[in-house]
Amino acid sequence: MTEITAKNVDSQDFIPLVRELLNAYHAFASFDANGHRLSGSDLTVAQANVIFTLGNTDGMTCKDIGDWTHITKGTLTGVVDRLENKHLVERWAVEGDGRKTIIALTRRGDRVFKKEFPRHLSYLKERFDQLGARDRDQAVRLLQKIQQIFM
Amino acid sequence: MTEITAKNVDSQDFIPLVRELLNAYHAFASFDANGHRLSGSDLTVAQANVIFTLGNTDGMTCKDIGDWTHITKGTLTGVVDRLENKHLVERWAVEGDGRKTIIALTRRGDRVFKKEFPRHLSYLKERFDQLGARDRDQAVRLLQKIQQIFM
DNA sequence: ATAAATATATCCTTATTAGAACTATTTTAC
DNA sequence: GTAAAATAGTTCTAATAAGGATATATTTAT
Repeated sequence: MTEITAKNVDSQDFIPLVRELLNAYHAFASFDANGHRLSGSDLTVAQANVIFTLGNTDGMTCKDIGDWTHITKGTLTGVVDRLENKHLVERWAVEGDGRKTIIALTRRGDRVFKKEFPRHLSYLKERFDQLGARDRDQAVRLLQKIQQIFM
Repeated sequence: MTEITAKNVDSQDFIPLVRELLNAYHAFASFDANGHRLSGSDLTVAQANVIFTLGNTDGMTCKDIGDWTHITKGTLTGVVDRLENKHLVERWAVEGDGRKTIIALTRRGDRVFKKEFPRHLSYLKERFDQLGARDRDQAVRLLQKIQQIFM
């Protein structure tokens, strides 16, 4: 069954897009992780992302951190645990809603943020500078479209 | 130091691109994983990717599987171990190069491939059909460019 | 007002995930 | 021709990662 016809071949034309999405993501993720690993910050990618997310805020709930960073709830508890052990974040109860917990940077966490965030940005910038503004904007638009089809 | 100037703000214009790349990837990855989870195939994403990679081949080395799937060697050993325990793949020595191992589908693995691969493709196709051919081709081109800047 | 449905976060289990050290083998340099 | 460098795969450790079950708290429906 399932004859190989021109129509069938055509119908699988999305496979190259899947491949390139995975290739681009992994290329970035690997470069991103290297930046953290070689920085001496002693932060994992997940930990750095949480620190960077909390920077310049008064704290966020686990839910909101998870939505922003794409870290699922089960994973986030552990990441926050380890950041708490390093005294980089604190947990606060939310008055008015006993279900929520606010995670916020400690003074020490803020110092790490203020040091690592600019450093990492300039580390990334060096590469993204190779991409023209037109391509960058087009890519943003298309990636948004791709995201949309899965919602 | 590091005054906030128009130039500085401009210099961080790649941040939206990073966000959309991560958003699009995670949207796809989550949808992809759901497809495997709900299929009853009892395959994890990593396991399915290895099965799909080995399908219609005479086997591949761990190195080549890893390069294609972006699974690092340390991880791949475990994934192949579990697929071997399920009798879906076999390990073969390579004559002529004692460093290499060939991983190949068993007959049972091939049956799983022939069932799950088309099913999963049509599962994905339903969503990718929402994307026009022009956008799809543009996205492929731009994602390739993004990959390039990290090489 | 109260039962049912939602929402939030932790805990648990299994499976990646990456990197580093290690072993074995092959290739390269000289 | 052999020492050094490179390659391939396994093992080890620590940290994600996702989903499901659980506990608590809040909101919704009636």
